[in-house]
Amino acid sequence: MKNNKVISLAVIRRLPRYYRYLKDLLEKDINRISSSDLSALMNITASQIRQDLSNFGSFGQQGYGYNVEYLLNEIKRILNIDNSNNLIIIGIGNIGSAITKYINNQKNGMKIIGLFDKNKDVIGKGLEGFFVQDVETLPLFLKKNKVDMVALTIPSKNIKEITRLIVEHDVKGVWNFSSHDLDLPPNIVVENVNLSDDLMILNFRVNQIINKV
Amino acid sequence: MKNNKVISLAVIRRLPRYYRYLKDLLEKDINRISSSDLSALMNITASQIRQDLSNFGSFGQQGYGYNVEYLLNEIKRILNIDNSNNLIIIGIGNIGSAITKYINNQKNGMKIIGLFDKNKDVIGKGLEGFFVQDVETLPLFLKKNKVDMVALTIPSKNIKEITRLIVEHDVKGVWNFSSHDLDLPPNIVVENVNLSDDLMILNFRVNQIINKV
DNA sequence: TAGATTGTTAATCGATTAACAATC
DNA sequence: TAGATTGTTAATCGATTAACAATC
Repeated sequence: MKNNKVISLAVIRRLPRYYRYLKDLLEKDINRISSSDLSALMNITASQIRQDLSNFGSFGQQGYGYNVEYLLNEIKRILNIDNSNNLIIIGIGNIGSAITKYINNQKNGMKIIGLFDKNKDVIGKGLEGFFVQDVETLPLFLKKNKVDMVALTIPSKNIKEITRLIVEHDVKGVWNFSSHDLDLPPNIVVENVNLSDDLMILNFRVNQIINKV
Repeated sequence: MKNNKVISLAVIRRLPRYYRYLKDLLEKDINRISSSDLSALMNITASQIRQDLSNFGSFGQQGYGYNVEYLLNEIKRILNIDNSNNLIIIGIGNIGSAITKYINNQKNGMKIIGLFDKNKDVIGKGLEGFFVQDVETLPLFLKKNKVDMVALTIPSKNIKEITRLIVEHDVKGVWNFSSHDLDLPPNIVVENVNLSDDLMILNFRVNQIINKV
């Protein structure tokens, strides 16, 4: 393993896919796989698989391939699956409620520790064992609790104010569902889920297909 | 404009961002912008902006830059914003309901023409002016209606069956919220929104930050 | 042992950035 | 006109793929 090597984002984004396919294989009682067979399953090259994995260590054996359970456990360890960071969700509208339920039903180790909203009709509502708190109390909450990650499911107009709180209170990551880009310092990571953008991209690509015919 | 040039996916995925920033500028009554000023706003290089746009035409003027309204209209035309394809949503659970409401509230031209579910408790329910239909009736619906795109918000175990219907009935694009990869022919485009993967990626990157300190 | 397959180095490919002639 | 800025060609960078020695 190259120790101080920077892992490219392209590689990081493929890790959950490896995790999924290996979990599937294990469930099917397949306990051994070569990079070549895995490449056929995943529709990527065997070269890419071996390159990707070599960023984190040497998990295979010449002439044999990879032990599925062992490799899965290594991927789990790399992704820190069983010991995830905690998060709060800000904005308990359609999307906020849905992802709250989603996370709690998934049991992927992610731990919600608070729900917040601005709307008086929503504040106090119970959801998945939490009461939705007034976003006005968020600064105090952030002071009293270590919050690793924030899921942002709020309208664009409130972004600025919340962004400031995030930076001030040492939040490390943001799952951004709002359709605005966030302006955050480089020590805070952002994963964007921009449904509006995605729909436009899908629409564009569908039109490409239609026009080609 | 290079006419038969294949537009790379990287470029396509940036188009909605251009659209958003230009719309913002227009709303702020800024009617002129150079690639250099736009690059500062968007945190990308001016070179990239000019390269990206040159895939579709010549929209600027030397010594002046770009007319915001004109460029915005061109991007709208490229993305076909005002004349989007229609879609149905399969799986009206947490996520399915949320995106149904989301799409109808966004008014981005996307037109929902049907909602489907397997669950008897959900079938018949009213949502955004639609009644949720039994997924059993989907083959007939697909035969009678031209469905361009499908949003898939169903559990993984039902994927195979629905995938078959999609291929058979000439659907052109899939917005896949399930946490399984779809196996579709190359003339059907897929945009994946894998919340589970995204959370793992965010978690990994947050840990990188934490461990670096 | 012989065949299979890894991990890694080298080659290729594609995307981003830099440079600049053209021209408003 | 002089300065500004485009669109495009060339250079660079980074990611993917190919090749192969090492070895199980």
